[in-house]
Amino acid sequence: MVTIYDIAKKTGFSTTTVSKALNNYSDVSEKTRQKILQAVEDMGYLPNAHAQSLSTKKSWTIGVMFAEDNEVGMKHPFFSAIIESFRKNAEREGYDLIFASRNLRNRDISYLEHFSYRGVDGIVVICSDSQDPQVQEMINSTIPIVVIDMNNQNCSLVYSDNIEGGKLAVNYLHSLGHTKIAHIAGDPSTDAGAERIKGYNKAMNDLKLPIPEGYLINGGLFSINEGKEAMEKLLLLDDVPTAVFVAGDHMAIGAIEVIKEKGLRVPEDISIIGYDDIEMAAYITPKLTTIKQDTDMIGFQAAQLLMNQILQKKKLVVSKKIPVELIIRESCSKKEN
Amino acid sequence: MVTIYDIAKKTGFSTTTVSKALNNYSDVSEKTRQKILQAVEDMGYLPNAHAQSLSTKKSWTIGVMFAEDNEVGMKHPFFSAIIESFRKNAEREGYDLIFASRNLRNRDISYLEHFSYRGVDGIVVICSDSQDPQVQEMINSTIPIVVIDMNNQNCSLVYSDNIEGGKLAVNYLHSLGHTKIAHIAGDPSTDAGAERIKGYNKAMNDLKLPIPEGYLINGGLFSINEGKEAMEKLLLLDDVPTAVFVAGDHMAIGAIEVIKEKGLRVPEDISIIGYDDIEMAAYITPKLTTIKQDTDMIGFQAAQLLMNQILQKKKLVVSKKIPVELIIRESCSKKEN
DNA sequence: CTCTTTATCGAAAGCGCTTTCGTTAATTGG
DNA sequence: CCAATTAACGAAAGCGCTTTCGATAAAGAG
Repeated sequence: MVTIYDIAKKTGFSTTTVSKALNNYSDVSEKTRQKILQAVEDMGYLPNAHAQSLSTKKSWTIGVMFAEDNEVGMKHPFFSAIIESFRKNAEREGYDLIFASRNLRNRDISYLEHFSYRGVDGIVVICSDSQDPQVQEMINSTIPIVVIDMNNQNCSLVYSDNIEGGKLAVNYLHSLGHTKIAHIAGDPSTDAGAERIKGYNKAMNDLKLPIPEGYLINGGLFSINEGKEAMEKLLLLDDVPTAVFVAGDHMAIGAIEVIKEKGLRVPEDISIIGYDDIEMAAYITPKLTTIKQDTDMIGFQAAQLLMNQILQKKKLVVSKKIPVELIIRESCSKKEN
Repeated sequence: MVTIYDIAKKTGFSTTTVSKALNNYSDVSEKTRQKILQAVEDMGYLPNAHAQSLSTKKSWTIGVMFAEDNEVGMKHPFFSAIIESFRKNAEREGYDLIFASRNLRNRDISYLEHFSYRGVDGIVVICSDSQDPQVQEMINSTIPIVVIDMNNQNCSLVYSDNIEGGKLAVNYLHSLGHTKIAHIAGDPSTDAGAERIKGYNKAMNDLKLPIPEGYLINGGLFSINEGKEAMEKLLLLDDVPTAVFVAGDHMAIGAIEVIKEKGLRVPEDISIIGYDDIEMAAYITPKLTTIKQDTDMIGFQAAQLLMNQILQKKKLVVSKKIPVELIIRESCSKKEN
């Protein structure tokens, strides 16, 4: 490994001057700077990130924490899309992402501890559970942080306009003539789930539509299987809804599966609208009508918010609410009477 | 930030002894070790990864490089599934993953340079293009490396048994009575594509089935759109195949789309078998019959191979061929009459 | 009781880099 | 021509930790 000491020796200058030349200090003449840069080139010198970070207290890394409750990790299409967007934007600013765990040399430590150990400049968390103590600990620390997919935390936040999304879904269904509209909700322990419920309730109210017993059903944590279970219950109702707004595409897919299994048709018998617009949505049958979350924008804004805090060297509490969009495909149709 | 110096002062020992106590050296008495650990607990001491790495030349990090040609990055379901599995296994051994880019403080550097700068202990690359110069550079470096999804490189490799997969697909189709079997291939510049073609050819040969002009068509880099384009060409043939083996699920989905658009049915008119078994495969209509790649095992073996090299402090050239599995769903049917 | 082991600890150097502060030489101003 | 700037550079300390090697004291051997 070639160090600044090596290139100092080669050029005849001190390590101080070499370091300064490399960091664009003004008190090094252009001539010597060129000489040094030439030597750097010739000898294939590369700085050592660890030494640099140790000295400057800045690591140019961002720690990322994923929801850990479910087993999917970065396999989740919605989360991975956001992270991919975040990564691109962070990279452009010169930051690398580091995925840490709770395992430090076989000792169990918290995420915050691990990130402190790594000396990250900031943290991004994508986590649905708004009560997660690990997340709270990080929010209360001094490390800049941005959390995605939560509302109402004492830190910088980026989230979709879930209330509006819920309204959008219900209003669209209503515009097709539906009045018996059910909602397979995301668990209210997740802010996303809770807000979509609010949107659903608000829209139903504004439309003066009744929400019969059983029409608002907790689908849990957004998995296909939970969507199935919820839909089965809905199908058992005396007055089966003609349309259902499902709080996540995966659950919607599950719902559609059971509807088909029961010999019913989507959308002819029951209209289904999902939420997220994951890749799969456009390719299942029928193609899923859904509320699209702008993952590119979410990742971008999250990166912005975090960079800002790092730059200003202090935690900022800023919220960005990202608009959602109704994507009309084939899983909803006019109510036949 | 509390350092070993702080806890040395508090306990009355030297930093040397503190460090030794923390690293389980034998020449520190049990009594003082306990005192020190107590102080560590009380003061909330955490080691500093940068200082540690600088001193020990070991960073407990693994660099990951993703195929960069396509825009999907970690959104790709197959790649992200592998990385997720790799991550879990690496974490268990105490390693963190770091995603680096080619941007170092706005200077364009190679992946190898970036990983050197970061001082990673090893590199994992998931990249289809077997000729990528960036990858070659890393393979030729001294850093332990494992590359996934390539054959025939001078380094440790983990890949699916693609030849066998190709045979499996063809033989299954043949067992259903099909003889006019086409192949929408992955680009031969990718080892995966090339090997699946080999498997297809071999199986067709063994079965003494002809491969008419146009039956072997290059689908490109595995995207849905490329699958569509390829299928359209197949449909233009004088003698349209009754079954097609598609080298990737995404392409297969595209193929199915165009078949439907043309008013034909899957599998009644044309049977389709895919490759990968991405999540979506089980939920499209018809549910996609496919060759499943064992992403969990691939990630696991890759981690093992890399850990071994790191442990032994030298590059090893070991290949792991991971078995694939035929997943029968609904997109293939018996050849009528 | 003297000599060798063994157990326990610390001084100091070093990892590669940054940054403060001082020094020297060259330049400017009057 | 002399004093005051300014330009260009380097010594040295420090970031937090590890590791070698030596020192001391206690224990064991004969």
